Amino acid sequence: MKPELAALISEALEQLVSQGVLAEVPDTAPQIDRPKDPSHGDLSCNIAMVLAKRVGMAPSELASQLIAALPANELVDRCDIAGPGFINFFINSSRHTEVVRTILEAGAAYGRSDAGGGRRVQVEFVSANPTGPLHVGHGRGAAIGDSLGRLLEATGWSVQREFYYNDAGQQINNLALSVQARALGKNPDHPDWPADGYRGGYIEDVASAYLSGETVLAADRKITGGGDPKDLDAIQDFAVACLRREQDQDLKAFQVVFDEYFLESSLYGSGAVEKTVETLQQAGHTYEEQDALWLRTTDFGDDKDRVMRKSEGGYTYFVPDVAYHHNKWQRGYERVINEQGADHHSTITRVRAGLQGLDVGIPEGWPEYVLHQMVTVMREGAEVKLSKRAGSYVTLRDLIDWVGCDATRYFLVARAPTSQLTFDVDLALARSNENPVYYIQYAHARCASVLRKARETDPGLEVAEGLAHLGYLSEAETLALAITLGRFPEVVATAAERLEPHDVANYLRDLAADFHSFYNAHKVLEGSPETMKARLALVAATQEVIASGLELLGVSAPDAM
RNA sequence: GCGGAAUUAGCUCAGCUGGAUAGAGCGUCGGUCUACGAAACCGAAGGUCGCAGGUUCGACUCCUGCAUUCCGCGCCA
Repeated sequence: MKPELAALISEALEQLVSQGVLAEVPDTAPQIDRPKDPSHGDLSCNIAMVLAKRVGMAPSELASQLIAALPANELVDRCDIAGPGFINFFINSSRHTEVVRTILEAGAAYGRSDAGGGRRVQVEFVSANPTGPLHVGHGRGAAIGDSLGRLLEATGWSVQREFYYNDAGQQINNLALSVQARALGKNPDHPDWPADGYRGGYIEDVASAYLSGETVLAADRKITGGGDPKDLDAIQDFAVACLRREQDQDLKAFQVVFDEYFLESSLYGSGAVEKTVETLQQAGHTYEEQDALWLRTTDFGDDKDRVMRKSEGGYTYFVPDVAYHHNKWQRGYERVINEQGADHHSTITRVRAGLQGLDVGIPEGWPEYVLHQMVTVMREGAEVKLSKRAGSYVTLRDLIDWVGCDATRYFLVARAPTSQLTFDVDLALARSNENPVYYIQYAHARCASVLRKARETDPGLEVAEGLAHLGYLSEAETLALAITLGRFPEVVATAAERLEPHDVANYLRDLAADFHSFYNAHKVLEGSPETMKARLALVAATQEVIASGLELLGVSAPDAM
């Protein structure tokens, strides 16, 4: 509807040029907005105010000339000039209800587009170290990242979901040492407990599983506990497998599926890390100082240079990070989106700097990042800080156990990633208006219920019959619902462009509210057969859109609750 | 100290990349079921959009300071 109106306005502008009112057609495309206040029409345009000064006319004068020059059309019922010079357009109400036809014909495809043109995009998210269970922050990353993937798929991108497994380096070493200490019967308060050891209760579970020779199946391999507390390598392999299995189970319970788990260790095995260092050296961006090898990241916007190879010989974490992202580039991902916790934001500059330093034609802003802020968990009015199992943090599993997958996903994705999130467990459990998950799902269940009821009395019912009677949809609540249904494609497109899945959550809240209002104001299964059929079609369309929207968030759309 | 994010109703948050009288839910107050599902609806009260400047026809939105909160700031990952 917007492009259609914009085209009409452009024509009017050309008309004014040919009449000599305007000297030339402005280079800026007319901007069309949806006013908040219904009395301001369905769509409005600010072009008269934007051009007024340049043209030397009063905005209202220009606006009325524009309206006069508007070509004949069936879209606009009437238009007003209001406020400082807005042109408000009232759209023919039949255009609003036509969306029902569009939706029922398109089905699940309604709202989707091919804006991405099938281009490939990789979304990397979660990427937790296999040193403990996933915590709520990982949960937020999982909810946002997966939803981003769904949004990009819905807008025509070919999406690959990737999890980077940090299975090399110091943290894994600490994990092995911690498990070993437990296997030797020490607890975290023991004087010989490793300095940076992991203290959570899960370490003890891993240790006893190792000692008893348990076999775990993680990803593509099977590994059995060796039982020897002195064999650190065996302990490490076993511990990583255990924690990876646990994370896999959590992700499965969270309905998140990855296409690829990329192992950091493979970058060492393939020589990619060495190669990265060589490339950076050859490109002349490195220097040696105090026995260490440095990368001049300040050449690429960093505030200080970074060490690549430590004086004692090992590489810092950021070298494999650069190697990893180079690998992504080599795999042909011209677009990569990394979803991470905001506490890692300082790595962005470093990774991009390293990639620039490789001098292989990677664009400056590559890869893109979506950072989410911290999550705190509230329960019974108090902040929850400890998980029985993990010790120092609340796990994703805790949330799923407390409130279920749907509510957890919804709450973690419904807020802008940039804002800190307070996860209120009691709210997520509430079965009322105050809980948006149930509010939206309830709207869906109501749609299903009405349609069920209609089919009970008329088993041969075809909702499409209502399409012949859309003219019967005329009341304020009914039109408001239809208008909101019509916004869905824009919402999906914008949310995908801006990488903000919470737009979809907000939209669904609005849509559910409009549906509940309609439902309370007008009986669907009463009145003339034409009205009833038309309303049933509207209900079916609403059900379709709610289901599609929830799907984008990874939340289920139940027919009954 | 440096960098990032945030600051909007009593609470939790939106605010469509600069538009008109800043919106929801909860909470408070008052209404609506012999029921197409009340897990719902309708109405009322509630705001100097952290503070001060600037940019312009117009600023919650952009710019500059300041304040406060959170997160980073290692030859850890």
